[in-house]
Amino acid sequence: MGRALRADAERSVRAILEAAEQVLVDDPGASMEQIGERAGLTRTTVHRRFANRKALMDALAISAKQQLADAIEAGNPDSSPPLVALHRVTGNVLRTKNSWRFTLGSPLADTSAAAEIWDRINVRCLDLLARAQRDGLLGPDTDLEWTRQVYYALMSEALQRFPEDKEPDAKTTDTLATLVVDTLLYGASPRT
Amino acid sequence: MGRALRADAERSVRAILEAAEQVLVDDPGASMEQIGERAGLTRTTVHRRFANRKALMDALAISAKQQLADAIEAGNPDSSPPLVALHRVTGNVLRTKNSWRFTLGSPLADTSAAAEIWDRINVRCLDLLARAQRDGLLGPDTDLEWTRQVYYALMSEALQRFPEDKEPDAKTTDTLATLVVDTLLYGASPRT
DNA sequence: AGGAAATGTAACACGAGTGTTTCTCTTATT
DNA sequence: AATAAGAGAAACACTCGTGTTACATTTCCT
Repeated sequence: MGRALRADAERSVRAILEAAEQVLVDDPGASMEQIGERAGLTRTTVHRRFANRKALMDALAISAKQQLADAIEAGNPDSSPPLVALHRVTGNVLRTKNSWRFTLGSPLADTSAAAEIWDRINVRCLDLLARAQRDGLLGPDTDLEWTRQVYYALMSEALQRFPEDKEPDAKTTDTLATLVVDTLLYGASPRT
Repeated sequence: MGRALRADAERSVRAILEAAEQVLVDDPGASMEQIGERAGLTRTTVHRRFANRKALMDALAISAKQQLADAIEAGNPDSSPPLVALHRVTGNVLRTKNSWRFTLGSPLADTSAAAEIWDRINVRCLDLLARAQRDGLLGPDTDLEWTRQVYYALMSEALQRFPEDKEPDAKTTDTLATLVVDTLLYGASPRT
């Protein structure tokens, strides 16, 4: 493995990753040149940091999924009551997914490189749901795999209700997290 | 407008549309040549029927969305009890979406050409949900737009549980339709 | 059977993106 | 201040897909 990167190179790497997200979310077929331009760099430099497009995609996937994993950990998913954890984790995930809509949302950015991180995330999520089930929050016969799938889908849908341009405020995030958790648990039927 | 197509040309058009779906679902970036090959035709012929890639995508979108609209109509969404209609429509939609996973599922196939059909579908869906709400199946304060969004998302997720290769049997479809409707209405909480 | 339409084959020009190289200049690191 | 690493500029070759054309052959339609 090569030695450590110099500070400016490190900055370039981050700039490229963020630029890639911003450009690709609008045009999934955008070129390396467009990405470099957005990052304030030349295409040559982009290629210096990432040998080819696939390498860039892999790095994007790993970076974003790691941030997602961190956001989940920050919600203390297994050291607080399931319902509380569910709300907190949902809020954190919504924020992260909103910042990385392309990388975390588009199948085009789903490289196998980040599979291990993704697996860990899935396990964490299933643990939390299992704990919720033990607390009677979920039905004893509920299919947890299906519930997890639905949970992910609900968060993706909720993203469409975020403001496209600016960063969402805490209230918006909280309202949407509540909507997601409520829908996941109780669906659309009348609350008794 | 040009005169009617000859029978063999008509067959080619259908073959190309079906081939496009089959090829693009595996590789969204597939070339016109690959599509033609799958259809048993030459690239030249593909270009004769569809001037450019966009024209093909538009035709794909219109064709598939029309089939979706027909499948929904076939479920009599407004002449039977909401719960029954919801089940029937869900089953029909699942079948159609399964046959047109790329065209109906990928944002890449979302051209503006089929916007009118899509609008009609959305209205039909909202009508059905509103009728369900009047019957007390949905809470009186439920956000119907959100419910529709969730309904679509649930069906997309359920698709992942269809057999990838072969056509699903009636029982599988029915089981999944039930899962979707149950989840939409009641979520994951214990049934009382 | 005759004419029109459709398809196949084989080219061609074109553009766009990729990946690489070389050289010069700038910046970080110690 | 010296040295090594990084970035910019300007090429180059290469691939791949697209869209078009011309001509020969096959297929449908009446």
